[in-house]
Amino acid sequence: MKVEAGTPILMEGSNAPQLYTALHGMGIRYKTLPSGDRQVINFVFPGDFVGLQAGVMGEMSHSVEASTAMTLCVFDRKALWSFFKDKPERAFDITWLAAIEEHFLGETLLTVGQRDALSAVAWALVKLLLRGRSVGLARNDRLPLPFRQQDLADALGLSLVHTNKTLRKLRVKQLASWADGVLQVNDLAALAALGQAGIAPMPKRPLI
Amino acid sequence: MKVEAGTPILMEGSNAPQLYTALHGMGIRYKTLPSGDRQVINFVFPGDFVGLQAGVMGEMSHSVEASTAMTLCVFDRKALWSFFKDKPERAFDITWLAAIEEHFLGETLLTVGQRDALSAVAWALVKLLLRGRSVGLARNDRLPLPFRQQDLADALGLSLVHTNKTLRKLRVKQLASWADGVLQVNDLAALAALGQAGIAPMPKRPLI
DNA sequence: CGTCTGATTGAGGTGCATCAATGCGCGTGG
DNA sequence: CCACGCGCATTGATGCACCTCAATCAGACG
Repeated sequence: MKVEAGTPILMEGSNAPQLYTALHGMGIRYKTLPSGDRQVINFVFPGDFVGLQAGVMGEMSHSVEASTAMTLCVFDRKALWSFFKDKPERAFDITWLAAIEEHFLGETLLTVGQRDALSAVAWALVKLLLRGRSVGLARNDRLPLPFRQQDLADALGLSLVHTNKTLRKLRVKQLASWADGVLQVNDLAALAALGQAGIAPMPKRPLI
Repeated sequence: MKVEAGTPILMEGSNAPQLYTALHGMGIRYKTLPSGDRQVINFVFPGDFVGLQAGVMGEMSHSVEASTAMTLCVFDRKALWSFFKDKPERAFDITWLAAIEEHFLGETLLTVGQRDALSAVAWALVKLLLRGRSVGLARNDRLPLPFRQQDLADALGLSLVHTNKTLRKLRVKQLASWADGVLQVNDLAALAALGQAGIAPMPKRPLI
């Protein structure tokens, strides 16, 4: 399936009969409050599995939207159960993905709850670069990042204005710059130190 | 296995060969930053499965500590794989638990990132009560809650002082009070409205 | 009784939000 | 071809929600 930028792929609360694997393009997962505030949960990279919650719990707990044009591989929900019955290795992979996701969510929570704005943004850029590396999208610490500053702000619980000012600080410090949809990291070690982030390569994810 | 209050059960980064199901007592899951800041990920209730990450990924991404005396059912890590091979329903249950956990973490992230202090505390108390109800610990909206204000503060990314003042506001408003290890909710509907929280009963979790 | 942990409350400072305005690139229609 | 609108980035000014510091208090325990 192909969708263009801005297309909603899954909606919070919906009982989607389909699951997807992102093959090309990027997107965001997010939740919204009745008041309209939005929290970006994380960013969807190529290879990511999307919709596990609907597959297991019968209902999505967050929405997914394409930030660029995307091509997706579509699964039927019933396929999930057949994995558990007939392909225990595949089932294990899926659980492993869920555990990875939980791990990352915990780190994000730590960031939003405890780090100040400068640390948080630094941490996020480090993670995005590492994630990009792990799927081969980064060349020379240069990574296409087709999101808006508002998306990053909503991911970190910051205002758009403050996120912008914080990015400028990182640019002035020559640590990293993000403009025109491309992130350029100049000093990964210093950036990681500022964000108290590890720089170990991310584990390879199984492709479902 | 029995442990007393304050005992660390699993440590972040450790490669624990054992998994647990909490039978009695309560605890907290948390992560810490090199700087010493702590983020409480969530609270462990009776029936909760603990250590899935170590079982699947080989390493815990957060620590678990007993807040009261606890009795735990101990599993060997190898048992996990045998579930996937021989008991697909059990394996599915485990994945389902992981999905539930992910769902809840997402809600927490939404809270920490977007809600203000009053909403956040109200939301947390609602969730704790519902969780308590679902395991039969709540009588008349009265629930034993053997944690410190510091724990709640660290869960919501607030300071201890501000958490205390926020709890006082809820007490003054006659919505809920938490003292001497017991939470008393007086007006669940109003509390949930303040916290923009749903009050649907939580789904029953499979006991592993 | 001292000591220790946890709750409570007041005072003062700040990191971040909010408000507001400008600029810039791009598509669209006159 | 230019005027206009629109989405997004940028920047300055102002205010407040929350943090930090500091003191007091109550109960538990040796």
